[in-house]
Amino acid sequence: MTTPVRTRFAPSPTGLPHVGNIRTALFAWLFARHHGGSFIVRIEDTDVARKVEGAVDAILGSLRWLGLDWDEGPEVGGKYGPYFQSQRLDLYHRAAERLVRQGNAYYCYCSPQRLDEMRKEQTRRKMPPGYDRLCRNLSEAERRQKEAEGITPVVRFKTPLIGQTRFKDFIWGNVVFENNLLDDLVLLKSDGYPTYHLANIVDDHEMEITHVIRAEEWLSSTPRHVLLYDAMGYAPPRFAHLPMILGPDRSKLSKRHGAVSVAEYREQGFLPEAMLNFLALLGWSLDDKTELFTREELIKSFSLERVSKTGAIFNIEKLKWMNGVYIRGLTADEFAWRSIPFLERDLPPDVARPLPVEYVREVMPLVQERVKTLLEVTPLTRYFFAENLDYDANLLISKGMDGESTVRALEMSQKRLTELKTFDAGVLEALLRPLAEELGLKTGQLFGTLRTAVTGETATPPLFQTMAVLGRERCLTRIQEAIDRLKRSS
RNA sequence: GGCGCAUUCGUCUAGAGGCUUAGGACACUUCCCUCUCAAGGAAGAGAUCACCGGUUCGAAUCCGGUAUGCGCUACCA
Repeated sequence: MTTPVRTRFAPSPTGLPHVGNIRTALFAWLFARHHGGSFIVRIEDTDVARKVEGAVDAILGSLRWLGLDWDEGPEVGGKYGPYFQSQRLDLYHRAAERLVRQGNAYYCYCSPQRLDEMRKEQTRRKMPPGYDRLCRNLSEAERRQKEAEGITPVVRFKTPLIGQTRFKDFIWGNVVFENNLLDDLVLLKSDGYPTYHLANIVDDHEMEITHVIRAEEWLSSTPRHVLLYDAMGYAPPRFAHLPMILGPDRSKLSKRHGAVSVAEYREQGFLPEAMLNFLALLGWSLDDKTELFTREELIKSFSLERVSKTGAIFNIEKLKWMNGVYIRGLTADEFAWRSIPFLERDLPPDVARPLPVEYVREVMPLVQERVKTLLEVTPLTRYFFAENLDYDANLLISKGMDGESTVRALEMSQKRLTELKTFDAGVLEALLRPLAEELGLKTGQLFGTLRTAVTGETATPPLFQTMAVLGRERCLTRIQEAIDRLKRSS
């Protein structure tokens, strides 16, 4: 009987969730779901100074947007709660006290200033920086003396001076560290909050986390955690350190690389399913060809064994391509539905809101295969909504034509269009193709002129469909405007 | 400075000693389709598998060294 898998995502609420954090969450979630286990969200709010208002909501919102549901954590509770570390302070205090009692930890009265100077001196002398263990062997009398001075101590771990600490990582294999390279880390800060190290091992044990899946930057501190588990008499969980996500310059992805929070990608019109798929491929792959996965396929095929060790650069171009693939895969209704918020937000203010839904549904199929993000929908469909077009009259004149012949073509088109009984794409094509020949023009010449007249753009969806959706009245008005524009400019 | 880890087309990656004249995808180029733009189809260019040695009949794959890069080295996570 194997114990059920329990993984956790333990973000600290210090800002908007970064794609790297969310990728970590995704892998932990995938692993749990793949094994039919539980996925837990735990908020590591032990740094009062860096805490950012609203960050928890932003994190939860991003998880929800991607469909990363959690079995235990904020808002849903669970039997291992509370899931905010700031509400579990007693637990950490008890653990710290116990370690002190057992002789595995001690009170340290060194001031931040002393520590700072010590480190500066160490780096100046090219020595490895680390706590010099001044307080490690304080006598009872010395301790009382410091207490009497009113110094609030921190609790430090008494790291073994000799020996090695080893652990097995799912991704990195056997990892060995020399204990004498580790200094005596702080467990409990003087403000009463635990450090990450303490809180993390206490909670992972209390919450019965079986697999700690986190970013590579934690690899170096894992031996400390293993030592802490030992001192507490806990069996350590299994570890998996994920490769990092890099910026184009190969350094850890950060704000200076541009958009990094998933909320920004959402704003920019990326679909959650595309984001999920793309993120999954950053550091993981199934084989040498499959790269489009549904959420279910991801759950089914995910495994830690196939996670790579090397950091991956976040390639936005590929994300865009993938987003385009997902957009094209949407039903027309879904696409329209998802585009509406962007149209409502970005269309010029003089366009009446709310937008007529039926009309939007006619317009959207025309651009569905032409956009890579929902953000691109508005600029490509502006002329379907805005009354006035703004373009250079010269754009009306096709190659091999002049102002005069263009006006003639426009006037002829106008006349024929007026006579039309119905106004759909088929009828328009049947009318316009022969008309080009009649005017002695290539279809491209006539269609180009009409396209500009009717949309103000030189690149649009197919002309006949575009005109059909625009409707006869609007087309005729715009053709008239084009003629006026040409006459004015000549 | 110390410790750790990594290094396959510009990018994401496949590859776990012979199947590899190193495969796929994005981006790029050309062509086809075509009323423009896309989408789609086809083709192409692009990697002496960081470098140097070694093991082996045979190495991108194993070993050692070098270089480069990254991470950690806080009363931050």
